[in-house]
Amino acid sequence: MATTIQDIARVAKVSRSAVSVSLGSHNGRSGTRVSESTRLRIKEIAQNLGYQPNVMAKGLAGGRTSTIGILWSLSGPHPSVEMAHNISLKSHRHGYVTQLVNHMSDQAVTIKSLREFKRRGVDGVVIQDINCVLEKPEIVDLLNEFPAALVVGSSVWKAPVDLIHHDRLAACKEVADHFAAAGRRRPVIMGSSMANNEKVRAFMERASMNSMSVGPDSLIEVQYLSHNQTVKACQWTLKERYGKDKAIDFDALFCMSDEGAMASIDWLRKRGVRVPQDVAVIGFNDNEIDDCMDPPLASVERNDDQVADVIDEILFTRLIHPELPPQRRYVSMRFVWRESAGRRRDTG
Amino acid sequence: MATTIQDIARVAKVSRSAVSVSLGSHNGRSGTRVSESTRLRIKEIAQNLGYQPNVMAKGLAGGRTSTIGILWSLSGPHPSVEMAHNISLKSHRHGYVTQLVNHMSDQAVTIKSLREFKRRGVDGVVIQDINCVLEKPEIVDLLNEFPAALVVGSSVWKAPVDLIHHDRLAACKEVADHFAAAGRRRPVIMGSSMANNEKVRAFMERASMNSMSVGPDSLIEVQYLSHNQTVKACQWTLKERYGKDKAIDFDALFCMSDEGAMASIDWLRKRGVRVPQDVAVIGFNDNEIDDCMDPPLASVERNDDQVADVIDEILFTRLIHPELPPQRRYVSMRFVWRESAGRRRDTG
DNA sequence: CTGAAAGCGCTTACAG
DNA sequence: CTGAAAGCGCTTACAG
Repeated sequence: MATTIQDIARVAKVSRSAVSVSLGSHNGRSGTRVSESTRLRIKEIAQNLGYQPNVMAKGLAGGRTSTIGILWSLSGPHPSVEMAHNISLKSHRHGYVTQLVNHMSDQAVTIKSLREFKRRGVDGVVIQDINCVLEKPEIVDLLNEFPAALVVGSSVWKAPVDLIHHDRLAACKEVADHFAAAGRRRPVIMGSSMANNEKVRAFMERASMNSMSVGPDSLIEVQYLSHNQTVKACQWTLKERYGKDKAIDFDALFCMSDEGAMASIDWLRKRGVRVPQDVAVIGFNDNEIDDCMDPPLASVERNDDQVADVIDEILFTRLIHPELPPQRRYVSMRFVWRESAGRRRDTG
Repeated sequence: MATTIQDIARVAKVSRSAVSVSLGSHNGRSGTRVSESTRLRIKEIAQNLGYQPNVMAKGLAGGRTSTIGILWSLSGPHPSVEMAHNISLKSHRHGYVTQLVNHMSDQAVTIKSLREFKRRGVDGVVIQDINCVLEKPEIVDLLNEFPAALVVGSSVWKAPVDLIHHDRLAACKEVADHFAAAGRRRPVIMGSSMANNEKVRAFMERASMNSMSVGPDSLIEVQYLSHNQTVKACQWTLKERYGKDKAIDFDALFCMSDEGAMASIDWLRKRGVRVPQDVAVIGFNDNEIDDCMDPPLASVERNDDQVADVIDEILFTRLIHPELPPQRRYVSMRFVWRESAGRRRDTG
């Protein structure tokens, strides 16, 4: 069927190993060398025959497979899926193929998946981690078995691994600071505390530092039903909490997604509550349509593109340079002001 | 390192082939058989040793790799990425891993990718096709080399392949019908005609049949800059066309994405044009936040979940039953009325 | 009913 | 500087 190394060897009248060495990227590593002239000749023949190596054979024999495994938590609104897709895209440019697995931030799933990646000859893995839940010795050891492994974490790992610290807490503090500057007194934060534990705490602490009134009631817990149900879940939650004409007891609302923010604004409007006059609202993820809302929706920009660029850089550098020391980078999310957040008092 | 078939053979005191046959799914196909009792014993030993087959070795030796290749056109707003992700999810439930490649509806890329899937031992491929651009003999032949191959097309292929006809034209006609019933006279359709050629034509034809006024000017062509730039591109296009106080010469607007529709509504509002009184607007993809808009945004529901279910069914049935005749299914998108589309005259 | 052998297409020690 | 050989972990004809 397809051209093999054998075919090329036959045509070039050399041994299969000569072909392997000439075409491989391991130039000059093995004891086997080939003269420059025959190597060129072999390369040309391979080209003419349309040779493409069999990936499974390569992997089985200990070579690389040009495969990247992505271990991500794919839940909630789109950004995580888009992020994974973004990594895929960049990998393709390097001639790599990706395999995406949803690890659900679960240790057992992660371990199982890493083992599977191993059996599939994956060269490099990119793994998302929220709040260091995956920093376990067993996982660290598994990661180190791959030619390249990169953690994209919401916090920093102690273990010596390549890591991008994708900080979301700084932005949460910015949001709290803004609410304070806008003269708000009783902020609430809305979302699933399971997934946003750290964000909730950072926001509350900062709000408290700013002398705003916060307590256990400042969290509006949303139980997500499933994907694409954010709007329903948020509106249902608000109705449960403020249904029987209970007064709206907050003047600032920080939602863990733009969809949730839009759903809340819609619900508030129908209750006759004005945004931002009565309640300032800020979402999360900085969806491109935030600007089209009335009022425009303030949000938190994730800087996912920047993270993807850094992933690209670290991962494919590591694949070539195993000797480099562990890499560390920092990318922060940032608060984006728009009208729904209300104006700062000091700027009028 | 990991347990191999060899290890199991040693413990069970049988040959490697006995182990292979006992654990493989090809039960009873090869000439090699094993007595029920030893097969059970072998299975138990494998279990205890935590045996997991090496996927590359399996593939290289002619076995299955539990891998699905997805060939999709990943452009524009999210739905295609989500669809691909959805297929991934379902595949995982069957113990399959997926590889996603963006074929950009391009023949050369498709051929190259299918060959690569072959070299990687992919078992099944799911491929998206818009308007039969990929129905070429070479591609059909390549598809047939896989144990399973499924086309998800906007139209029907003549070639005998498993196919899901995901119809978008019926919905476009529903939209045209609705505009007519709502008393609109001068509809326009907005988006990239490259990607939406068929939709534009179906809409125009139907509009014309309904005695609305349409012509070449009824298409507002949008050049997309890149991902997540739909809002900018749409608003820029509108400004170019209606910038110098040129009157809005349409009373109904059908956008190829909800984001585009929201951007347009925003732009129209700022021009003092009322939706739906002056202009009725309908989007595409039925985003969950459409309901939160003011007015709520009418749209076209893709029924992607249903498509994913059918993919799941056809693909994994085919993997088990190569003898079945080619499968055909039909899934249609559908128009979803909301206030932005304006009310029908006959219903008040 | 079972086992020894060949082979899938590569890579990489190891001899010449 | 080059080639013949072993081996990666499986599957599947083929003998017994």
